[in-house]
Amino acid sequence: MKKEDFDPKYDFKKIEKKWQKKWENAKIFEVKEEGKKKKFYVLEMFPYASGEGLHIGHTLNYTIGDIYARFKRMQGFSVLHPIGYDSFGLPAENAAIKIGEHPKKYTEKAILNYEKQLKSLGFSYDWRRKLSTHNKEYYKWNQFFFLKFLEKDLVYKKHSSVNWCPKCKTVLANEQVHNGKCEYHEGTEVEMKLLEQWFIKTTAYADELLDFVDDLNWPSKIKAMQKNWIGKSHGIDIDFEIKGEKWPVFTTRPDTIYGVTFMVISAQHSKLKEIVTKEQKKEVDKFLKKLKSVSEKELGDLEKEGVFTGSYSVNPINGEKIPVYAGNFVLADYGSGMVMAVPAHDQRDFEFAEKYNVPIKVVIEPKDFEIYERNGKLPRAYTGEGFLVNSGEFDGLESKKAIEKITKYFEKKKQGRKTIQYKLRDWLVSRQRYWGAPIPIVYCDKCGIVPVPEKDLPITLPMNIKFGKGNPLATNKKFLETKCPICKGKAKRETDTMDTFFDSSWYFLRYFDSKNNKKAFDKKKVKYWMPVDQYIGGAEHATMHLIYARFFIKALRDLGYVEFDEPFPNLFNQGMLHAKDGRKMSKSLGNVINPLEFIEKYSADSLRLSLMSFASPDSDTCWDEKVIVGSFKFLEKVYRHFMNFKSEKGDGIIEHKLNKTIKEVKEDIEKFKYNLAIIKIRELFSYLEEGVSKKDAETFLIMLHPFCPHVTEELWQKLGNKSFISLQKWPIADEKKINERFEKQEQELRKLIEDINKIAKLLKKKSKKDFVYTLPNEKQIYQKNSGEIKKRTGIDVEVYAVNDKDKYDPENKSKKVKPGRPGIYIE
RNA sequence: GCGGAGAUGCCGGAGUGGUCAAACGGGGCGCGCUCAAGACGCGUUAGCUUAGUGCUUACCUAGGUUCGAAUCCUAGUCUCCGCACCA
Repeated sequence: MKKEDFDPKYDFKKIEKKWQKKWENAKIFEVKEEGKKKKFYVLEMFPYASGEGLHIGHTLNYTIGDIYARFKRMQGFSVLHPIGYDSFGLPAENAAIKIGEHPKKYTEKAILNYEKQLKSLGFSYDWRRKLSTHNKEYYKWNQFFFLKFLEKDLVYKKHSSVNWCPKCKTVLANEQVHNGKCEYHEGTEVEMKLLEQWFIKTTAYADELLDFVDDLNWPSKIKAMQKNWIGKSHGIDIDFEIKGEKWPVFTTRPDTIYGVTFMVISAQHSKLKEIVTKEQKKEVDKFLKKLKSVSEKELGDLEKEGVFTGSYSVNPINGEKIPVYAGNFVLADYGSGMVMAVPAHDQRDFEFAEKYNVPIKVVIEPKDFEIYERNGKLPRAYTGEGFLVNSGEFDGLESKKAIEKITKYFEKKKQGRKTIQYKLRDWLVSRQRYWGAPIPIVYCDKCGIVPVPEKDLPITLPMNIKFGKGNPLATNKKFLETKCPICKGKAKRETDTMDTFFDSSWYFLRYFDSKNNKKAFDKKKVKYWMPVDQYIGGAEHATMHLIYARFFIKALRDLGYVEFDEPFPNLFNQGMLHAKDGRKMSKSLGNVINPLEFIEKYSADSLRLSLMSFASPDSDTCWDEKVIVGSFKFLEKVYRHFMNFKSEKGDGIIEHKLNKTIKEVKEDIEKFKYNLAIIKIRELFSYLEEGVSKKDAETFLIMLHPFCPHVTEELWQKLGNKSFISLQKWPIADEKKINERFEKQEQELRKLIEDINKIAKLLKKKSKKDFVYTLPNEKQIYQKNSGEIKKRTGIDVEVYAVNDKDKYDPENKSKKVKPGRPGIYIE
């Protein structure tokens, strides 16, 4: 056997490559289902395969996960820690349009790049299980599940509006719309267009999705966001009559019904045309044409605009005739897409009424203050509670009470129904794009909408396509033209592809079986590994991905594919790492940090350690190169120490410190307080430097290992170990050896040194020697530490007990002695 | 607009009723090592005061609860984040 050469210099490049290779060759991170060990599934949200490569946010995310995975593995769990790529999506398509590169090529290049980068960080993945969602072996199962959902009545088609660029002749994502203009054609206003699109009935599970939130061990802010997203509210549907037809309108404030002075129907409402009168058609069309994209983000600063439809409605409570407007601030998908507007008591309605000179009628007045200005005008809507006025028989009622009474009134007259409304909308999965999983549907003139039979899956994306004129699938004859599975006649394929959130809603199940071409996954394996024991990712997924995935699992459960309710019972959110200037890192600001650069310069271990040292992993922080320099210096110091390591016998303080650290580090890691764990490990090291046994030194390395896996493997081997430190047992604290007395002594010593330094400074002359007078039972401790005292004060020291007869004490300072606080005399 | 999070010393950040002038890291300053610099080691880093003491002012602002508040409550200011076709 060849003896290993150990470089006295910390040559991290060599070390890191060496261990990455050894881990790979020994397959130590590959796991399978087995009975002996308890399983533990650590999962980080998989990356979107962008051409930009791994950024620092990914690095942070995956480092947090890897530390946890390594920690759990050392605790004796069978840890599944997989990685894959979310590889369908818009950016690949943009690249195709901008630089003419095929999305597949672009994506696969990106994946190769990611893989190299991930490996250079030393993550302990089971690489055999990797997956990419753009592979047909993967998206075949997307199509399969889509069909299953269709069978279960969880899929339907409906008209919905999209952003349309008349120059591109294509649908634009919200992101591609800038100030209402197309990102490719600056002078072109984006229009709204109604298209028939595929929806998934996520609302069928609204209640369950909401109820289960409480049981999840998730950050409370994410739970709050989910609850708000689902947005259950109690209210009433009130029937308003327009053109002889009943229009139910949802409101949570029936108490303001007498204050309704107009109605607003969403400009995107599919039945808007039915309301518009001949006289107003031109006006309405003009308005619709200039309507901009309506993402809810912009809804806030959107100028509220509308146009009279020509129709009137009747207020069912008092028979008043009220005008109906079409407006840009009403959501078509929420409630019935129409609102009763009460300008006196809703700010949006108020702004609209002021702008279009619609009357404002106050029907709620608070008891203890005046809502009007001196001139009798209402400065803004009053949205609080109060007492009803101008409300007929309900006058004087308190608003809460009035809600009850008026609801009852309508129910009795059969003009209204108590309802529960969710903000959660059904999931629009249609995308008019190429780079996604084709929706497995065929349109036949005779048979109508026909699902593709399972045996014909996957419907593969054609590779030979042209970009530039709308969705390339729609212009690709080979793809488009097909036979009807039923009548075998001519038919056309659906050209919409699936939202990439469909891909990411079940990828965590595919890892168990990523090569299985008979099934999406093996039910037994799912049963073994699921649920994910620890999910880790950014808060940007608080709602969408995490709602869709939760929905997906519930739907799969009811289809009999899985047997659990929630995929991610435990979730951790990492914070955002901002650039040094405190702003978000972005290419356009030029403040992006490339992790590879720092791996090159300071090592992957230093980068990992520094990322965890900035702050608690869940808080937002700013990047600063100084931190990684500090981490690097620490590792250098550790490396040097172990290169010259000699085993020595440790004392009680070391035992105490070691066991206390073991105990606290475990707790800190479990709570993801990695920053605190690192502080304690670093502190422990300063004790080790004074000499410890080999075993204690090894324990230190084991605790440092999850953070800095490469250098700890190297030093572990240097100490003469043949096995991997990656597979060592996590130490267990011996609580009996933890003795807080040592901690107190430590503090007292520090205080003494501080005092000596303080006095020495006050003396304003060079001190020659100091004399320390202690209680008799403390003398030994201070005597033992006299070397330390000298080192840290720079002055020779002599320790006496107060009762020593021959002590030198010219100023009688020994009378100042207190327990834990010796007297001091300096000359 | 709706919803969420946060504000701590020169900086980054721990701390969430007393043990707090507040961990740890960075920076500054001083000292040691050295021919010298870097590296390294040690000390120090709110103010006044004092041979190691005592006092004052301090954890966004203003009130409040309490014997006691960085920590709990109320109001306000500011910052950041999410909002459904980016993923």
